[in-house]
This record gives sequence, structure tokens and C-alpha cells, in this order.
Amino acid sequence: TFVANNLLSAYVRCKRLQDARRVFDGLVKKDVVSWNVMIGGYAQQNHASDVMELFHKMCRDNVEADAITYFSVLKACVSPTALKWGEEVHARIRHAGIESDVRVGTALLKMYATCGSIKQARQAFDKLTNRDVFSWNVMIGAYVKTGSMDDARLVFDRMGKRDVISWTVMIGGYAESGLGEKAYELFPEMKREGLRPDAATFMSILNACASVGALEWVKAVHGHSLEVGLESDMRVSNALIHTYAKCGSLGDARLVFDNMGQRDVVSWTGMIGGLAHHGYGHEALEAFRNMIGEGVKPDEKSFVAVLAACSHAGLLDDGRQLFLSMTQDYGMKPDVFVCNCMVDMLGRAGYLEEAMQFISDMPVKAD
RNA sequence: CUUCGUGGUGCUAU
Repeated sequence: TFVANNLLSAYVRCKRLQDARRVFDGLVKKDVVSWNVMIGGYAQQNHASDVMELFHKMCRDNVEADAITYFSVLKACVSPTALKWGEEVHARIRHAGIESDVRVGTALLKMYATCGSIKQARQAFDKLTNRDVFSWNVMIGAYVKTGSMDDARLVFDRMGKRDVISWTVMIGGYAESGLGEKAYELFPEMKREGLRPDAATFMSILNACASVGALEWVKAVHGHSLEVGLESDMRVSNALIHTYAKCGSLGDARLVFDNMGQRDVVSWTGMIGGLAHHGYGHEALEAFRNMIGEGVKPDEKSFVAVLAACSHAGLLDDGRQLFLSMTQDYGMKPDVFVCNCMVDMLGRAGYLEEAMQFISDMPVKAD
């Protein structure tokens, strides 16, 4: 069984779930690890119904699930419709007597939050007697997700030892709720507690700057990022490009962009979006072509950015060509955002019939 | 022998 489990996990690691399943179904002796590997594979690929199907089969075979099984199964409950599954799994966890395990309890709390049941999430939190920093952070994040920043703050203030993630979640929550000032206030407080902001913290605080449009804040935050040695962190640089452009300084965005040693599709898309936002449609299109010239592969989001640029600049023919290139050269299926851009572009240019035709040919449902 | 519980960056309509 050890050998078979290793084979299984090799397939799963290569994301060859159908092969893994064939091996799994052929096993005469399955232990809990075999089940965990298979269920974990489905969970990772977000095949929720396969996870549940296998989990139920496991229960029918009288194999006792352990904490690892439950982590995977709970991970599959990710929507309000999956709440029923989650509750059923919760009942089994209670029955197995591992509800008080802090990791299991935190996973339950997270599951309820993800399924949109903040009340049950809070109940799970209150039931935990041995909370650790993860549990607190997940509870804060649950409130942040519902936009209840006051509740998030109450939990945050009650917390004993807060870590970088606690602060980052709060900062990101305030930024997302449009409370940029509150987010920005937390930044120095965090440092006063002796915590060092990491890349995620910077991305959250930059979000706050972008929502307020405060260029001076961006410059200050940029300076701090250099102080803590994040000057060559691509994620922070990408966020800086976007935020500088949003706050009106295309020049600073360009400066960050030009000084990067490596640029990925996010860096380029940030720059393209910034150029387009400032009315430089031709330059945005040129940047898109330069990106391809440098061997960076465009994705759906970069196509949306450049198509929007074409739309606003009235570059109808270029836009149509890009659309063809996207489907033919890159084999991408136009998503709802791409289709919106195309319809917007055609409509703006006065080609209403072609726009209507495009809508009826769309592979995605119109809204 | 198992992938075992938290946070973060780009696009459209806006």
C-alpha cells in the first residue's frame, strides 16, 4: 500500500487525476492515506463534487477519516450552495471527536466564512478554546470579507499577539472598504509594535493609497519598501506601477517599470492600463506589442487592458486584429470581460449592428 | 507513505 500510495501521489502531483483515479480504483487495500491523496488531489483542482463523492464512499467503506481528510473536504465547500455539505462534514467532525483540534476548528471557521455564513463562522470561533494566531486571523478575514470592518476591528483589538498577517488583513480590509485613511494609519502602528511589513503588507497599503488617490502616500510607502529591502520584489513593483498610475503619476510608474530587472505580464498590464487611463491609447498598444516582443505571453487580463485602450482611443481595426490574434494565435476563449470590451469598442465607434452580431455570436452569456 | 488550518499585485463596464 505504501508503494501504491507513492504512485498515487506522483500522479496527483503531476495533476493527472484520471490516471490517479484508475490506480486508486484498482487498489485492493486502501488505507486512510490512499483516500487522503485522492481526495486531496480533487480538492486542489477544485473538483468539489468528486471530493464529496469520494468522501461519502470512504464513509460507506468504514474507513475512518482523519484531520487531513477533513482539511481537503472542507476546502471543497466554497459556496453558499456547498453550505449543506459543510454542515454535514461538521457533524462528522463532531462525531469523530476532533472538533476541538485547533487546526480543524479553524478550517471549519474558514469554511463557514467562505460559504457566506458569518454567524456560523463566529460560532466556530467562539467554540475554540485553544485559539492560535491562525484562528484569530481567519476570524478577522471572515469579517473583512463581509465588509464588517467594525467587527473585524473588535476581534483585532482583542487579539493578544498579532502578527504581520493580522495587520495586513486589517489594512487590506480597510482599503477594500474605501477606508484608506484608516488603513494608512495602521501602517506606522504596526511598525511601532516591532513588526516588519512584508510584500503583502505593501500591496495592501498601496491598495489603500490607490483608493484615496494620494500620490504623497505612495511615495512614502515606496520609500519604506526600499528601506526594508523590497526594491527588487516584482510583486511590490507591480503594485507600485499600478498605484502610481492610478494616483496620476505615470512618470513614477514608468520609472519603477524601467528599473525592474524582470517584468512579468502583470508589470506590463499595469503599465498598459496606466497608459490607457491617461489617454495614451497608441502607447498602450505599443507597450502590448513590446511585451510580446520581449517574449512575455499575454493573458486574458492583458488583452482586456489593451482592448479597452483601443476602445477609448478609437483604434477599431487594431482592436479587431487583437481579438483575432487572441483566439487564433493564443487559442484563448474570450471571457465575459473581453466580450464587454469588444461590444463597447464597436458601440463607441458606431458599429451597432456589428456589436449586436457580436453579442449573439458570443460564446459567453451576456448580462 | 498523504498536497495537513490564515493575508497580498495587473484588465472592462466605472
